[in-house]
Amino acid sequence: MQTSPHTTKERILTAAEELFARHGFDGASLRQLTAAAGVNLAAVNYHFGSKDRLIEEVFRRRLDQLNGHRMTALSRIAGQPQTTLEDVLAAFIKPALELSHEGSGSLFMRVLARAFAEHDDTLRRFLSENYGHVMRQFTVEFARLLPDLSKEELYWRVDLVTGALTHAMSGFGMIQRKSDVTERMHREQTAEHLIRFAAAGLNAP
Amino acid sequence: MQTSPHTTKERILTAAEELFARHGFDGASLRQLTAAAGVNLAAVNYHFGSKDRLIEEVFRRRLDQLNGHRMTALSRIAGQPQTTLEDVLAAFIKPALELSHEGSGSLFMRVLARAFAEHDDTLRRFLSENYGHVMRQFTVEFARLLPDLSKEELYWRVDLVTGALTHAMSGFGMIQRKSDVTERMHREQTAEHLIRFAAAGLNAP
DNA sequence: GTCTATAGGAGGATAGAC
DNA sequence: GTCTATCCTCCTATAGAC
Repeated sequence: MQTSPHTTKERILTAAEELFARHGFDGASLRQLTAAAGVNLAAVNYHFGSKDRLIEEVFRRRLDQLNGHRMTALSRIAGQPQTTLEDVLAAFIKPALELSHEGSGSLFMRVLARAFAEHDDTLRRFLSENYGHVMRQFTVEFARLLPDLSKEELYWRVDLVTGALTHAMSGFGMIQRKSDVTERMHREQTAEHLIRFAAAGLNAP
Repeated sequence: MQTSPHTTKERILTAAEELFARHGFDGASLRQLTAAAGVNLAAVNYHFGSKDRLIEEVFRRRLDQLNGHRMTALSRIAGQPQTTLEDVLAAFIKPALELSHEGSGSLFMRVLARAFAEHDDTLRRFLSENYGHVMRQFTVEFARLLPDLSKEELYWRVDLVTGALTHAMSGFGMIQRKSDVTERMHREQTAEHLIRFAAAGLNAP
């Protein structure tokens, strides 16, 4: 796998991420995208085979990292008696928040929000097959900490939490950081907001 | 305004709603759309002027009705001392749920979820100018019932509730109705789920 | 009001030179 | 690996007959 940020492949992926976030998968053309990356039009088909495979690689690059961090964080707390609901939510949310505040990854959550809205079967199958196990592992842990919820109730609430977080982190309603607050503090505060809200929702009577 | 469901305009709007929900605003072409409506290709430009104006009319048709119902429900309870958070949430959620279970409007919430993901400035300005007052009225009432929340906290939580509901009602995670449950009962149960979750989230410590 | 036909351009993909 | 040139399909929009 290529990881240097200077290869043609990486340049295409970065430009594609931004343009898919701003204009959607259909709305961003290979012509715009290759122009923004400073590479030739034919490079996409040479390196990725097709636009659809490029879209998959845009997800893979970020989700491998994001879900890796999530699983690492979860594995440190899963099954332990002193683990709280807030701990599990933090393991899920904080890696995404770190990603969405990195310069190079700040637009990815918007791409992810678009993918949810798309309802595209091919894309959903790709995401489910490659990253479905992450949601399942988190759900197992939520179930352990919320033993009074029926399976149906739990799925409902996890889904609502997912919706709230995707919406929030896609930057739609993200409250702007004030100039007297550091980037790191702002991220901490945002995480606290999201975790408090999600924990209360999951714990509803 | 045309309200008969048999006019060319209405046939186009209904077909457009379904195709925009399934394939997105860019993904659905005027050719697909007019073929599905059983009208001529040129009819869209004759009746609406352009594809963009058609998109606006798709929103207007449903949002006028949806937000009318919401405002009516809110006006019955706003400012009254016995009104609960759950009452206000019901006024917001139930009209949307009724719409999303009507045969003809079941796909509109997916169109709305796409609009959120789009981040398109023109579309967002259109929605804000025409329907922004609804969100503001509801927020006033939430503020009255949650006097301990700072303005910032309140906006955060209302935004998270919006995200959760849009996600849920766009049918992404909508739990299927079982055959021994009537449509009406299922809608009531869904509303209870959403309201309980949202009230708990808004009320978080 | 509704049709056919077409303009005029953008799209993804590829062949073949370098 | 990278380029140019091009194929062919699809798009929105409109002109003009009925």
